Amino acid sequence: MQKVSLKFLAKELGLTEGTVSRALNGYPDISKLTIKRVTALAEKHNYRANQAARRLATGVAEAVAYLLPANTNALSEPFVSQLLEGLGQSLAKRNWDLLVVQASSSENEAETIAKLSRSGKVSGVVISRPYKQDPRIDLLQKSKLPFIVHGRSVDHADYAWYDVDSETAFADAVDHLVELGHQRIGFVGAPTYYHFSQMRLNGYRAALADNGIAQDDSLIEIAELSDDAGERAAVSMLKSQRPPTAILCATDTQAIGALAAIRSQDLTPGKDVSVIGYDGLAFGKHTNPPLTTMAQPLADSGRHMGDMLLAIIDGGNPTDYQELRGAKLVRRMSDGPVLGHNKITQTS
Amino acid sequence: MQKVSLKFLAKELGLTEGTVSRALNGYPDISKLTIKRVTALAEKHNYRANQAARRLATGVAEAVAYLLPANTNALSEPFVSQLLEGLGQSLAKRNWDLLVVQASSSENEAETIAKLSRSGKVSGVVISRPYKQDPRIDLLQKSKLPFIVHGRSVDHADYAWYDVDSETAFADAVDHLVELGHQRIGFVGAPTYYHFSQMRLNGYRAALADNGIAQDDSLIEIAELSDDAGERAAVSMLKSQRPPTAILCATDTQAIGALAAIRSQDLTPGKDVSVIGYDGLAFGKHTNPPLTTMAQPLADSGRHMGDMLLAIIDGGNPTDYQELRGAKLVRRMSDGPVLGHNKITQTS
DNA sequence: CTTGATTCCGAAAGCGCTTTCGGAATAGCC
DNA sequence: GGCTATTCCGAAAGCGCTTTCGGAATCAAG
Repeated sequence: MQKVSLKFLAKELGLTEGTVSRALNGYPDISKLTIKRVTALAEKHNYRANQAARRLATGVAEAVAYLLPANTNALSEPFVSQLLEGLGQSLAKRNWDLLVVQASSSENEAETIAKLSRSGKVSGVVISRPYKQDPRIDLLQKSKLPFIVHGRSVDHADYAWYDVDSETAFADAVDHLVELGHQRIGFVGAPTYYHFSQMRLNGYRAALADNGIAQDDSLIEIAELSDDAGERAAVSMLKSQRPPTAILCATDTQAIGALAAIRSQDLTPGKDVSVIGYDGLAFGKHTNPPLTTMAQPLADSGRHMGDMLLAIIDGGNPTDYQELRGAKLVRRMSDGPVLGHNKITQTS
Repeated sequence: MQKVSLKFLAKELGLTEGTVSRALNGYPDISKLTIKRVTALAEKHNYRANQAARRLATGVAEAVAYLLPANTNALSEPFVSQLLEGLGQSLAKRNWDLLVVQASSSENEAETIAKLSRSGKVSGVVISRPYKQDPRIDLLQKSKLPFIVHGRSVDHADYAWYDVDSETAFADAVDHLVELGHQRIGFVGAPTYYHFSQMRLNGYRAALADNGIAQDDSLIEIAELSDDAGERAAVSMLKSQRPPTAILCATDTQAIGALAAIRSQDLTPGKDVSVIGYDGLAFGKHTNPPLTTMAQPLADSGRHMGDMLLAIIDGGNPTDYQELRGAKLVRRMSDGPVLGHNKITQTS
C-alpha cells in the first residue's frame, strides 16, 4: 500500500505539491481543469491530508476539547454522551476532531487547561457545570483560547455560554406545587460551589415569597449530586419536626433518591409527599413512581453549543453567544395534590 | 505572552534546539547538568511541545479514537461515559489524547474508519458492540491500525478484544430462574446483527436444554435496544396463548421496558412474572421494582481496554490480548419464585 | 605526551503540508 | 502587432519538532 501523500499525487499528475495543495483547498488561482484532475486522483486514492502536517503548517488545530466533569457519577452521566454526540455532529461538518480530556483530580483542572492551551492541540474548549467563581473560566479567558460554557458562573457577562434558566424553572415548579395546595415545600440543593445550585435555590426562594409562603431553613438541605445523597437529605427532612409535603430536588438523580427516601418512610411518593426533579432524564419514566421533572432541552444542545463555539473560533465575539433556554414541566406521577386538600383537582 | 518554543528555550540557554529536545526526551547523550538546566527552564515557562510538530516529526499520533456507537439510545449510554473515562485515564499516563469519532450513519462507519486510518491522526482505535460479521473489524485489520474490540464478532481469533461472557451469564440466569421454579422462560433478544445477541440466545437455549426444558420459539422475541422496544416485545409475549412466567432480556434497557409491560397487563413484576436484565446499570436500583440483572464488571473496563490497546500499539501481539470476564447475578426485586410453586424458597 | 575511548553537543536534514511571491503563458484591447 | 491585464502554475520558505551523524573536548590508559 503506497503511502498517498501530496508528493505522490503531484508526481502522478506532473504538478508540484503546492499546486496540488491549492487545488484541493479551493484556491482561485487554479484552473477548473487541474482542479478536476487533482480531485479525481485524490478521490481515487482516498487521499487525506496528514493532519499533523496540516496543523503545523496552518497553525490551526482543527479540534476542540470537551472537559469531562471531574466528579463523575454513574447515574448523572447520560447527559455527557448526549452532549458529546451533538458536539461531534457539529464538528463533523468541518471535519474537526473532538477530544475528550479530563483532569486527574478537580484540583488539577486548572493545570489541565493550561496544558491544553499551551500544547496548541485544540482551537476551542467546552466545559460543563461551572462553579460560582470558576478558575477554569479565568484561565481560559487569559489564555485567549475560544471556549463556551455549558452553564454560567456568577460573572457571566464576558464569555460565551449556553444555559437553561433553572431559576425560572424552579420558580415554576414551586408555583405548580402551590397550585396543588402544598405549603411546606422542601428543597434538596446541590453543592454550593456550583452556580446553578445558587440559581435554583434563588428560584425556589423567590417563588415561595411570591406565593406568600414563609421561608423555613429546616426545609433546605444541600446534597451531593447522587441518588444516595439525595436520599439521605430527603430522609432527614422527612424525619424532622414538621416534614414537607413536597420536595424539590436540584437534579433528577437526587430526586430519584428522594423517591426512595419517601418509600423508606412507608410513605407514597406522589401521594403523601410529592417530588419534582430537574433535568428531564429519560429514565425518569421508569422510576417508582415515574418522576415528574423540569425537563431541559438536551436534545440538540450539544450540536448547538458546537455551532456557537465554531462561530467564536471564526472570530465571533464571545459575548454575542450567550443563550438561555427554558425548561418545562414534564408531569409524570411523582407530584400530586397535598393530602386532604381538595381546593384544586389535578388538572394543570 | 512570549510563545515558548524549543527555539526560545534554546536561545535562552545558549544551546541548540536539537540538544534541548534530546534533553527533554531523555536521550543518554546529554549531561546531567544540561538536563537539569533545560528541564528547570522548561518547567518555569510551562513548556509543552507543540503536538502537531511532534507528531509530524515522529510519525506517531499519540492519540487513540473511540468510535461512538451509531444507533444511540439515551437510556443505554451510561456505559459510554464510563468507558471514556476509563480510556482517558489509561491514556493520560502517556499524555495521549482521546478522540471521540462517530459516523454520520451506520453505513458510513466503514468510511469513517478508512478516513481515520489514512489521516494518521490516531495510533489506535477502540470500537464497541461488534456485529456478527463486522466490516469495521475487517477494515481495521487491513489497515494495520492497532485496535481493540469491546465485545466479539463471530470470528474473534485474530484480533484483540475484551468481552464479558454473556453466554454463560444467560445460562446462569436461566438456571437461577429454574431454581425458582420457572419453566416457561421468555427471552427478549437483541437485533441479530449483534454477535452478543447470538451468544446470549445460545446461553439461554443451552441452559434450557440442560434443565430439560423444551424450546418454545413463541417465547423468543427480538427487539431493538430500547425500553420501548423491550416493552412491546414483552407485551406481545404476555398476551400470547401461553405466556411466560419469567422474562430474560438481553439488556437492562429492554428489561426496564419489560417491567413496564408487565405492569401494563395488571401483573406484578417479580411476583406474577419475573424479569432479569443484563448489564448491571446503576439505575436498575430505582426501577419499579428494582431490577435483577446480570452485572458485568464495567468499573475499570475502560482503563483496562486502554492498557491493552497501548500494549498492542507498543508492538504487542493482538491475539495475546483477548480477555473474557464473567458477569454475576445481582438480585434485586424483579425475580421471584413462580406463583403457586413452593418447592424452593427465595434463598439462592 | 600520545593514543584511543568517552562524553557531550552542534549542525542539518526532514516530517507533509500551506502559502506567498514571481513569472511564463495566454487573453484582451486599441 | 504591441501593450497591458489576466490566468495559471512552479519555486521556495517555513511551521516546530525529532533524530542521525560527526566532531570537539575531555578522560583514561600506556
